[in-house]
Amino acid sequence: MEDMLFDFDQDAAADFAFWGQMDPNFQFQSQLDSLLFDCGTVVGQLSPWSSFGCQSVFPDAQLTFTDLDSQSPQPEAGAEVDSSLLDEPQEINTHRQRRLASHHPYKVQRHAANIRERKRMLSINSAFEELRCHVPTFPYEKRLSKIDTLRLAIAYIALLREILISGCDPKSYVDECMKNGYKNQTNAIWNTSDLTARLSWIKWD
DNA sequence: TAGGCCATCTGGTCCT
DNA sequence: AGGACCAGATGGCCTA
Repeated sequence: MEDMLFDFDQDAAADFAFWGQMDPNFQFQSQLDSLLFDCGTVVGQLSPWSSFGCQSVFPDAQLTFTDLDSQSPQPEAGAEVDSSLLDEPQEINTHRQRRLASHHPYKVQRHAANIRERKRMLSINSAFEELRCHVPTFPYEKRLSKIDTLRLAIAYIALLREILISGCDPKSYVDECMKNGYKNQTNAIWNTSDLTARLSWIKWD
């Protein structure tokens, strides 16, 4: 995957110009949507290449924020967890925690911040899951890491853009890339052999 | 066993 | 003031 890196700085201006045509409201809406993303609802709707069929390998990714709240560890962050709390009935448990919390306002704030941070990271991870469903993967390929997902997405978008600009048939364009290697307009060599190989799996209609 | 990847906690900074 | 965002630290899990 490392070989898919290319000189992004050189193309940054052009790339931003390209994406600048996108409605910013659409981008923000997409971000909002990603926050509420539920993998289960999009199974089979996204990547035709994903070997996982868009099913998250992380069951947690399908939790709602409400679920997360109810599952969050209630004891104060940084404090020793009283194991007896875990065995107590919910009512007594929460009552004692409230009493404890009232004595440590800072820790209560810190705990609330931890929960918010976990929610935030969960939403980011959901967005990564969705992105994984949109990038080409081999059927036998293991789940992409976050950094690999980002790099592959960047290369994939760039290649799709090149195909659009060229006006060529996508399949023949990819075949050409496979044969001759891939160069962008600034002649910087993009070693995207992995990407073009992935794209060769696509059944172009 | 080392290295990669990840989740979580935490404190700092910025923004509303 | 409180929330969002960020980056560093830490520890767990997995794989070569």
